Amino acid sequence: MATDELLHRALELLGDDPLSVEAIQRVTDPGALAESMTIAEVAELLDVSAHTLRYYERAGLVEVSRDALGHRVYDPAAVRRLVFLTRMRLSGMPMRDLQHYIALADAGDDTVPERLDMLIEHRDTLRRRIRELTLSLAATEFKIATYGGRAAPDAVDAESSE
Amino acid sequence: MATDELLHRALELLGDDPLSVEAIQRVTDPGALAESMTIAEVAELLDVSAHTLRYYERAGLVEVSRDALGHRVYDPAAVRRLVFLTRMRLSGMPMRDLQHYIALADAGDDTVPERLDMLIEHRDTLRRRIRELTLSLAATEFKIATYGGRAAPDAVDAESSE
DNA sequence: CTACGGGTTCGAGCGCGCTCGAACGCAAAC
DNA sequence: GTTTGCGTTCGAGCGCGCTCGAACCCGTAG
Repeated sequence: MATDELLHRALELLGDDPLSVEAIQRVTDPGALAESMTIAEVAELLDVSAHTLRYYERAGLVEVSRDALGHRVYDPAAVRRLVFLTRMRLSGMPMRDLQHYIALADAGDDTVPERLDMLIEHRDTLRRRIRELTLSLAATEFKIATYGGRAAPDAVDAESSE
Repeated sequence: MATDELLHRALELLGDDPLSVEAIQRVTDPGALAESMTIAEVAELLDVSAHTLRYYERAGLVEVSRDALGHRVYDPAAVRRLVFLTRMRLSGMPMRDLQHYIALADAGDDTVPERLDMLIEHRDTLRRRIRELTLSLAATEFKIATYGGRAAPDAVDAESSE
């Protein structure tokens, strides 16, 4: 099916980078979550600070219950949501949009089309951004080549001599 | 030579997107700059505000001379530098680093190795970032597929039902 | 008993990169 | 001669996403 193809394509693009493999596992292996987690555990898992997790909660992005001591208890649903949220943040989706998205998600299935629209827009944003960065990468490599290789002295002026 | 290969690769990746073609031209066709430009012209060319150009000047990133009226006159060297600077900014290099880089550039050829180091580090940062975004793109496409296609209802739980 | 480690709430502060407003200058158009 | 338009300087303000400090609570180890 199409989704397998997508993941396969992603894996192709990512190669064997261990960090990426770990990250892909977070996509493909969501069942491996502990029954419940402390804030420190979640922070470690997602590579964010406990401060940030509390901030996300304050921002209304996720609800977290407390134990008898008043300490946060992250259930698997909360953790999965935070996995999603941190990925979206990492890829540049603004807090505002995430707050909107989460409000929609909490409003029920009727909002699926609008959520889909948001995801599609984000997908397009990501594609544009990747193109931009790819272009900048090419320009940077070009500059490194003219600088380091000294292979094309007549091309050095391509962007002046900074 | 190697630099041609890099640009060729970039063009392959970019396809026929008009915006990208325009951008590539900014890399490959630096000779087409007017003798001197006003702040409004440069702002338009680089798609930034005049405010931002003045800000960059204040930040020490570029020196710009004035005409008899005190208005800024951007000569080709300044424009080329700003092309470079805006591309670096667009690709996420912090102002701090650009200030350092420019200080090195202004200090003469002895600083070429350090500038090269900075470019190489930036290149690596870009590669990592592109990988991250590619991963997020795959995850987003995956989610769109499970949402929109309804093709894999048993996979919907991959990231809960946000 | 006390110290320590990890949690809590609250509000304030920060670093970044602009972005804007106020007050002004000059020149060409009406 | 005044209005319009584009420019100038200066310093303040803003939006974003955290990040931090203070004061406090609790359970366990030494």
